[in-house]
Amino acid sequence: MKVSALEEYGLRCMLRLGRVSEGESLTIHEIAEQEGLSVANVRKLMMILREGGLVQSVRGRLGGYALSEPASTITLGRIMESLAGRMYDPEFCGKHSGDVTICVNSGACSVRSLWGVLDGLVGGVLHRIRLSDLIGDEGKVSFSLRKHLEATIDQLLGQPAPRPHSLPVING
Amino acid sequence: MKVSALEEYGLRCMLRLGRVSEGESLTIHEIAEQEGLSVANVRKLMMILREGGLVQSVRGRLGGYALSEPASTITLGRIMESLAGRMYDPEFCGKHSGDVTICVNSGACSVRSLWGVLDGLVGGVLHRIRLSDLIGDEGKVSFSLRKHLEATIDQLLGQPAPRPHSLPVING
DNA sequence: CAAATACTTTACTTTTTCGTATACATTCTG
DNA sequence: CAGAATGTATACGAAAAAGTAAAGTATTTG
Repeated sequence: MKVSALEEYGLRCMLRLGRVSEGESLTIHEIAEQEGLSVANVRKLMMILREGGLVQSVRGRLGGYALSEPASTITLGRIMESLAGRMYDPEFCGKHSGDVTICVNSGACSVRSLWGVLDGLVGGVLHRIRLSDLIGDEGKVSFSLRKHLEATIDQLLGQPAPRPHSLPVING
Repeated sequence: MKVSALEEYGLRCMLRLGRVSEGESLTIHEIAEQEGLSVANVRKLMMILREGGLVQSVRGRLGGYALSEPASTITLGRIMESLAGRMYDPEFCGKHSGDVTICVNSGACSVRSLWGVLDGLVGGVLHRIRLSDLIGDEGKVSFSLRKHLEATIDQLLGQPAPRPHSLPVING
């Protein structure tokens, strides 16, 4: 449950592209220099982002990369899933249960339900943060994150699930 | 940001130990068989958990492993940190910024503040879930998780608004 | 058309993580 | 004490992730 290099650098590349004016683009070399990464590494990152439909490329003399949509419609959830997939692969149990075919915890797999909750929590936050929310100074970003966090929590707790008491105070 | 094998299996071993009566213990072979893991692998997992102070061992003929505390006082946060460390290592910027010494985003590192929020969110949840909360059938577990989720969110949103200069100037 | 520039694709090397094997130390049983 | 069962510690090999390198394709410019 660590942030991988792909996620860290891939997101930063997206931010670089989000900071240029609409219609503008950046070359691999420009991104690499700005982020202090190797050209070869940025090349690989951009390929992954392109396969995820997040960026568009133009070849040739005046080529480069640009976001495939405005930064205000791209969520961090989409970016992170392109770069690293979901936090918890539902097939994990089947694949990693050792030499038994079915999950040894199949009856009551508390662990799986835990991962599910965490995945939903993180995913809920990430899918509500737009790339444009991360472009700006750090103070404003935190404020924006806070707003989205509230929205996420609102939805998670607002579901008609077994709840012992009423909603918590949101604007504490 | 994926769940690692160490986390998955280590947590399951802890659950096995949490299910036996107080004063009882399990051998490496017993845990391995119950979880469908190799004996060698469980051996390693238990060593890590032991270094983290989460389990106690007894050597010799009637030896085995047991929780070092009641399952009701051990939080998942402690378990996960022992097994894999924090989600986002604060030194990440310094170590992985490529060939530049200081973080290229030092001025306004939105990315770091994002990881900080996610880390706090996940950590907040994990530190409020006790090992005993995961012992039982899946329905009850979800209910328990939900309660802790509410508590976490309550605290996160109850904090005063983020200060604009709350994060140290990095590297730095 | 030819050269320069930039993206595309594939393969390779390095590093880290994961899993296993082996030799050793400790403790109980008889 | 001898032997068997158990944890301890270290080292080794396989697998995955991360990063690099090189040859190929497309487009613009002169």
